[in-house]
Amino acid sequence: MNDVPWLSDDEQRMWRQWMGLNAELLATLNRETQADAGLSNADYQVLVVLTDSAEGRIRVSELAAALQWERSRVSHHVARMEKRDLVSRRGCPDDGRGAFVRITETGRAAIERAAPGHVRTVRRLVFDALSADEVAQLGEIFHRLRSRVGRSTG
Amino acid sequence: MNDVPWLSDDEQRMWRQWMGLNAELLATLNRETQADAGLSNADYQVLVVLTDSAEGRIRVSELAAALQWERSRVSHHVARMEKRDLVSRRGCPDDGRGAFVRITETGRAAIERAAPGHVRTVRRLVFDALSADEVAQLGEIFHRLRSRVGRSTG
DNA sequence: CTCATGTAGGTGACGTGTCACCTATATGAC
DNA sequence: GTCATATAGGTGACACGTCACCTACATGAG
Repeated sequence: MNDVPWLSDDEQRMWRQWMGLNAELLATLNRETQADAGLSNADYQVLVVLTDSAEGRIRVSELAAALQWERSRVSHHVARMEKRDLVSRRGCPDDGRGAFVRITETGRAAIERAAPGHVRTVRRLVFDALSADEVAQLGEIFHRLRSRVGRSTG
Repeated sequence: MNDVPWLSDDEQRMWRQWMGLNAELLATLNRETQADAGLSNADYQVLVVLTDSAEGRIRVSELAAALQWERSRVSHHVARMEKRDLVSRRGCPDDGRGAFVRITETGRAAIERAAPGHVRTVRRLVFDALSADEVAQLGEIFHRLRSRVGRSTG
């Protein structure tokens, strides 16, 4: 447990910039979709998966897998979204334990209202400041790091 | 609001890898300090700032500035940490409105228990997989992006 | 001194995320 | 069929973060 090589100044600076950027980026995007359509980041992600799914519906487990969320998180969040009429839940005829989540008209309207601003902001804050080479390189690096994190835990 | 240029496939892949990596990295680090010393990421960050401060104490506003947190967040979090005896609060003699947050012996013990594992994990998951060039480049990119985000909101 | 205004910090309500745990159904061995 | 076990999903408690709002003290103008 002892004698851990500490981070160098460069590493520490980079790490702090990274974590700070994450927090600011997420907060900015959250405020944006919240203001545009009353959607949180989590709401937005759920609705994106649903609009990409056949017939706007998906099994809870598949939703969890698509978002890389715990199932209990999906349960809680879908319950909250259901109260706001953004999605609806229905049992699955093929599997008595299963459940489908379906996007409602309200949900569809909300994401259509939120998406343009969201995309524009991501473009403005991130991609407008990066060259194509940098985008490719970052994609490769994030993929590389992600496989390490995944291997280490779950 | 219409005619927003959508993200290319490369951009979208990179963006998803990025956001996914962030979430997994934070969750992993959180579980680690939680298991090692019963500390959340937020606890850890607060204690790092406190140990770096003269006499292990700092004004609430300075703590907020150092962490880039809202002051109300600091208030809430310090209150929770105070209950667990990780920090203590004292009034500021020079400014009747002010308050100091001080690290306790318990808090110092906790971060000393958490730090080695935390640093080792950051090194293993991130820096061991990056060349020095990549670290420098990422530092520059994150800095560049962060200044855009900061300019756009606050 | 007195009053207007700004600043430090705290509070309550509420949405979010995790953990531990629960119920109900499915499924394969026998 | 019956039982053990696995799986789908949900629930409650609690920590975290944000927003709107509040109180108390500081400070400069007059």
